[in-house]
Amino acid sequence: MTTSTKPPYLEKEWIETSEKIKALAHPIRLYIIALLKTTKEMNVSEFQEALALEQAVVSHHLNILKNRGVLNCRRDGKNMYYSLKSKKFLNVLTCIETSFE
Amino acid sequence: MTTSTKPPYLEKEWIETSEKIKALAHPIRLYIIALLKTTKEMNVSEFQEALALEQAVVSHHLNILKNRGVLNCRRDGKNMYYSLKSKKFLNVLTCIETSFE
DNA sequence: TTGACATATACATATATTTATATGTATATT
DNA sequence: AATATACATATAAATATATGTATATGTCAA
Repeated sequence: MTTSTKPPYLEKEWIETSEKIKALAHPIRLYIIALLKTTKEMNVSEFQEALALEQAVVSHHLNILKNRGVLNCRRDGKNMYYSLKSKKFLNVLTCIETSFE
Repeated sequence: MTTSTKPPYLEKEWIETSEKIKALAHPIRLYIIALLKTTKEMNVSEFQEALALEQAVVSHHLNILKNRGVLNCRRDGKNMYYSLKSKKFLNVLTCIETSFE
């Protein structure tokens, strides 16, 4: 078969877009993004303190954001510093807010 | 107590925003929104055919979108017609796409 | 190389979401 | 009124995601 037989909503396009959106669909992850608006770069310990969460939980969410392409990270000695891959992600949040008004 | 003792990521603001985003974080629901870009208004049967899904599944997702403020609906005889509450939701999709580029 | 620290990962469990199905309700047609 | 159609709602099962605990890995400094 040459053409897809999948139902339309399962076309790669929609799956991928929904995966991206899912990366943002969590209060902790939204807050991480918001923190990175003012503080360009933060390490895991700093997030841990700012979020008042277990280190493992913080790392878990940072990883999701990194794997889905929202965050960059770099090592500096013992610390891992995370930052937004693009400032555009801040627009997404405002864009969503204004849409629901 | 006058001020909130909740951790920052649980402030109403972030919970609510994440709820809104969750409404969009599903391929079927994204496709519904995309359909309503070209066809302003569609009833459940029309969605059912376009999506090749059971009626109950379609109604379920339409309901989520309606309850979260993405869609409007009106009854015309036996049919329920759904439409986008705001064209801005189409921007959200492009906004997300460009952010992840 | 050893110990302390920062972070990641693995696993178990809890919770949320999706899907499937069954049943209910309103409207239209006869 | 009886029946069919269109849709909504409730519930249960399946699946995905989040959380907590424990452990592993990597880095530095002595």
